[in-house]
Amino acid sequence: MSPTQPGRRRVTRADVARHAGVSTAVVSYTLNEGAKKVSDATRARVLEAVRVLGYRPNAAARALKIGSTAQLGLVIPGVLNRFFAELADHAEREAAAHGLALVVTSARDGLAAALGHLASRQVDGVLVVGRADVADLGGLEIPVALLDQVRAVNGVAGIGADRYGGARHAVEHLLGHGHRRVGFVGPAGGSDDRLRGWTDAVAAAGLAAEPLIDSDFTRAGGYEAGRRLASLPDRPSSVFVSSDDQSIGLLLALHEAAVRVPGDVAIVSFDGSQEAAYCWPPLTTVAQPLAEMVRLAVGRVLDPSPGYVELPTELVVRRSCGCR
Amino acid sequence: MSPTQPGRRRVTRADVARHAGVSTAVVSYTLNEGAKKVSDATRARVLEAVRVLGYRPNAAARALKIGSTAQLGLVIPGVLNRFFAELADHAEREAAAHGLALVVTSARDGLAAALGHLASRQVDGVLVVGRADVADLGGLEIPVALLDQVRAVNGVAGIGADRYGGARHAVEHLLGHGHRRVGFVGPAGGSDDRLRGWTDAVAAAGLAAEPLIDSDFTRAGGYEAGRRLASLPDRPSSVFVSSDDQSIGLLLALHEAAVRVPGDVAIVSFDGSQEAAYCWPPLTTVAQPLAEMVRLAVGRVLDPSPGYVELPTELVVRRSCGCR
DNA sequence: CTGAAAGCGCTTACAG
DNA sequence: CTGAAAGCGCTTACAG
Repeated sequence: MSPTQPGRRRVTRADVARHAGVSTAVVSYTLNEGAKKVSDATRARVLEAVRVLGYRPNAAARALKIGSTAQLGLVIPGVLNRFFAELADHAEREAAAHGLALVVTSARDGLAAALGHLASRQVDGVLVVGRADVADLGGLEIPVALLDQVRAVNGVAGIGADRYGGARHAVEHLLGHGHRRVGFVGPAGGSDDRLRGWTDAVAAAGLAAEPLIDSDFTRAGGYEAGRRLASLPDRPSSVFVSSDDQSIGLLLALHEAAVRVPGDVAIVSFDGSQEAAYCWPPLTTVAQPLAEMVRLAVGRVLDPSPGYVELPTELVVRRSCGCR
Repeated sequence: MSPTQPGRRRVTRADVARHAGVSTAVVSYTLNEGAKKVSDATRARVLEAVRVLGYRPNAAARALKIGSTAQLGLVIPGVLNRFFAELADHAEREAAAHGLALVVTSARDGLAAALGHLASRQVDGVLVVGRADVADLGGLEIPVALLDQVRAVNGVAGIGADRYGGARHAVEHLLGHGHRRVGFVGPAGGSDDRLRGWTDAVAAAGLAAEPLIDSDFTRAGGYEAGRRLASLPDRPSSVFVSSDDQSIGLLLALHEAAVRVPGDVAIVSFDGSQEAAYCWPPLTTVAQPLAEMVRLAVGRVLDPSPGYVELPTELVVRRSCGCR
């Protein structure tokens, strides 16, 4: 016995109709229940035929007819970043809860290309994670929601977390521990709200905003930043790191250099990924409300409405800041 | 200016044909280049019309006609498990390299349901990750490849890593460090090849196969196992852990209990996820050839052929075993 | 409550 | 090299 039988002719609605002795319309009516009344006896015959024949509707035909594929697109920089992986997981769950399948596309070849592919595939909407250029969003006939976005984009729905407030809170927490120097690890260029939050919080305490250790959002970037931090002649007693992935790299470098956390350097991170709980020491981190963000974004896409929504973050206290 | 314009009528092939002053067939011919000759002048007119109109082919219509969606399905227990996330990432890349989109489905509601959905959606094939019941594979008309599978399944393509050999190698490495007691952390029930590899390797050295610390494949499971390990009155000097996620949980518990790794307990893990490199201490781990496994599986699905292929593993040496 | 028929947007023999 | 036309498998007014 061979479990799969490629090459076998697909059974169609016509086969079911023939087997049940009804018209193909009735098969549709009983399968898409609600639209039309079907007598119980007829319904039973149809369902039996479906079962016996192992009939499975052709989604492409349905999509062509009704113009909806019951698919949600997700454009993501990559699933290897812990934060994005968790986001993808939530997206898959949320999509499934709405009866939608998730088509995952990397933005490797550019956002415009990814969106073009998804639009071709008639997805009912797409969630875009990460930086998005408005230009790439033009000319699409499907609703888009920008997730993990930092601010309003004209005419497009956007959902983001309060990075500025979260960063300020993180720095203030470190300040509350008595630290008089709080460094920043993260992208130095650009206008990241976390960088701004750090700058403002430090300034409000009458302190200098330094050192600023440049790093991209990867673990490898965090590792390099950690090496630089460890070898600083006048190492700060604490740092705010702008993502958990960076923190994980940073921790490795610090361990290798025998710099103690939080003893020598206290850390507060940003993202609130599950990974943060399993580091050593476990990371105190600013948690973004991921599930809620995804829920809102899917809602915006299914029931299109533009505008930017910013959700509050929450500081999750663990060992890396020195609280325990 | 509004970047997205939902509600705008989709432009179809007919619009392009009209704009270019050709028949719809010619539009197809120039877009699906190769099938038929189209004069350069005509082609240019068509392409210009496509550009001007912003035409995007309807994938559902194409799929209905030719019976292929250029989509690959991936059934995965979840993307939160690091190993699965990396596998999904590879799958997305490999699919893209073949011009295919990846439809990700969780096996949350059962494998049969997931496969049914994917079959309905006319995916060209599906990669199934994790344990698969042959019964669930029956009656499918699309090619399936089982990834991360442990042995041949009748009539279905399967790709796996040599877990037995990898586990033996791991244990032998620990034995080579002089350990006379090598414990096992992982699922105790069932017939996991890693458990067998551990048992045989330890027996071959004339030692007792103990302790066996039961744990599921999650980080939480590893954490619990770590707590039990830490509190063992006669703690072994080393353990082989059957997955990286478990090892990460185990490390946390050991750190909390101030048990030193590798000093008090040396560890060799299994999977070779990128995460293993960023733990503290970095994990010596048996690496599965993920990229190769995915490449093979996609190949099997695109050019169906049953049979089981087992790939060799490789021991990646880092600090947790005591080598450094 | 049920059926005949049009049409969704493509591709592809077939004819010219 | 180009076009008219059938047909993929559905859904859904429309008529009965």
